[in-house]
Amino acid sequence: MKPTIYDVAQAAGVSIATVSKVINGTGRISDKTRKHVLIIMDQLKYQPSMVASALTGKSTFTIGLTLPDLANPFFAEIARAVEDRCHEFGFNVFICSTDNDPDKEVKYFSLLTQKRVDGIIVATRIQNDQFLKKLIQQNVPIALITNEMPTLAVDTVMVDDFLGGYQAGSHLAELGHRRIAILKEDTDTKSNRERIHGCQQAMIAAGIEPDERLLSIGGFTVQSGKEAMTELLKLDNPPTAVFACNDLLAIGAIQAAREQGLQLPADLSVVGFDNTILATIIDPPLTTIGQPIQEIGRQAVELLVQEIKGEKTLKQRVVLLPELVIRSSSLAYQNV
Amino acid sequence: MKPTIYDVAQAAGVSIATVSKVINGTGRISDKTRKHVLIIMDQLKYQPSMVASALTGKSTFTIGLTLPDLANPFFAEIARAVEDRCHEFGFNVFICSTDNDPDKEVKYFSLLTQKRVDGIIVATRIQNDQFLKKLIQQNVPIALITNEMPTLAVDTVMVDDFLGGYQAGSHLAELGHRRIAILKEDTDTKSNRERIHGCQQAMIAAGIEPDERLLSIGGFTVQSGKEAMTELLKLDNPPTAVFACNDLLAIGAIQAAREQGLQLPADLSVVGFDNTILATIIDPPLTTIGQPIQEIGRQAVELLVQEIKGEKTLKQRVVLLPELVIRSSSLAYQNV
DNA sequence: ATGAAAGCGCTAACAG
DNA sequence: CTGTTAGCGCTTTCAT
Repeated sequence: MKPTIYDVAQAAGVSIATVSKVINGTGRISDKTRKHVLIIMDQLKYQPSMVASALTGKSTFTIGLTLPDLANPFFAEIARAVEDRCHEFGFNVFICSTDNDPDKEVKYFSLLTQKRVDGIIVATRIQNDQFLKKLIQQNVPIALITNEMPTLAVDTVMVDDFLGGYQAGSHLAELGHRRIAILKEDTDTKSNRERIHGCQQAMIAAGIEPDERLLSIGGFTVQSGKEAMTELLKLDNPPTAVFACNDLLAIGAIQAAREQGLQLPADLSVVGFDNTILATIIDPPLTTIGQPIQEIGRQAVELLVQEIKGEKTLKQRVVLLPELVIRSSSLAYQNV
Repeated sequence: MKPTIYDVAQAAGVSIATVSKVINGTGRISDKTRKHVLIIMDQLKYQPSMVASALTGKSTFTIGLTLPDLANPFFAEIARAVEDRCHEFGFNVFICSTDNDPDKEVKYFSLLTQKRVDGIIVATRIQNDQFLKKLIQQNVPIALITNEMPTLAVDTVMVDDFLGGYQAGSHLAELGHRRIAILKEDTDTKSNRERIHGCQQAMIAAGIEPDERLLSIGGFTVQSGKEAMTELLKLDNPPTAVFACNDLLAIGAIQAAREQGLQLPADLSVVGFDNTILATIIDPPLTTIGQPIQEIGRQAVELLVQEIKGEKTLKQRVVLLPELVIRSSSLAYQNV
């Protein structure tokens, strides 16, 4: 059996209270006893049980992170950023891929609360705000990533999707493109809508009338982007540029264009969103709207931890600004 | 406050023992009381505290997963596979990216044991088998992924790296290549050595003498692969094909070749290892040695869970076989 | 079939 | 400065 605090106390000839105090650095302990106890702990290779101390009312130093799919590079990078910051704070993170399946999400939420996590970072698309609301009412610290609950006071870190879309749209418009297609995601989230809206506003500002037929639905897979783009290229008057709401879709678009024998970026300019590692790997390297992934993760953790520690009562919404990252997949329109 | 078992007991007019029994389906409870208690639990939205029950000696239904870097697609996919299988078993997983930093690894291990995880899946390169040995001696269930501790009896799931390397080597040899470079990782792991050795054996079997100068060191980044390949291409007699020990390196090699103005795959054939999503995205699509990532994750979890539940005393080593996935980055040697 | 009571390992008053 | 003691929420004999 693992040694307990009793074993240490006995071996050190002190009470368990004393041991507890040296473990936590609380109370007043003479230097001599402290050192002695420390030595005994070391000898016994004693490791305080965090489950016991959690039961006593202290926190579990554990948070949950829900996201759609860890295998999606964007979320993997988010998770990594969250994990790193958590580790610095001494927290561990439970990873929860929900595939945006409401059932799975509920199951995970309930598991997390049963395990008494100190807080939850939600990077999944919120479907049942019902459940989330309950959590918030129960004072479970929550931080939202890339998500917005307009009706609820909850810490949130997001990027300005509208601006991102706008940057993409202006970039393409400035390159002289007039027929700009948009590949959107299949979930109707605010984030997705804003990106589209931003892009369209940029187009309008440039005197381009958004064409409904150039608005196509993809999803979160390369394949879906490919299919959507293939359809778009079949139009009588196909687009010369496309803005995809995420990098995966953009990559699908590139692959579709290639398959149709188009030269990239000469025949089709592509702009993505996220700036994941994929954007640097695809050929041509993808022009994309960069989300400050590290920063998103860090800030979410910081908000959450502050709330867990009770250092902060005010909730806040942090809006990070995206950045246009120009690579080679976008080029001036060549009116041959 | 969250309701406790006492609240339920009181509201239901029974003892906490009874409630506990209906929660766990243990003991003998009349159908009537059971139903009644169930209803009360529901009304109170009672959720048993797993930290309390863990303290009582039951397991925590939590495992730890250590890996080098969650942002690396290969490990992200592994993590996803592990998580999925765990979820089916009702386990949660603590994610631990160590960057192969021994300090971080030790810190994570100790945190995990303090939190009394039921077991640990180790997908990091093992550096201090010291610490791991201690864990195993303390009967902490451990499963190794893609790792081998020749001196220890521990559950392990791995792929046959030698065979993978061999497949890569024969593939290139069969395509007529004679000058085959190898890009290895910078950590001297058995896995890495085996891949190289396999490739070289295949070359020898094809009558090719491995050339030391064509063996170059990369790492786990695209950049390192690029740099290594750039050097290789500067040789008087540069390679016509390259086998990279992971997809990241292979991608770096492709990028380097492109930058030097080479046509791919005509001027250089590239074979990677892992078959991550990146292999499908790079242009040309990467011929690579496919690891059955899903299966690796599943089996590791299964071994671990069996051991946790005490359903199994015998340890085992599962060797999964890799598979050559031919895409477009490899082509017959054209002796111009 | 149900309940009383003794822990699990630790923290936090409260005494001394 | 150190020890005693009462829980934290739950499981598990052992009685009844």
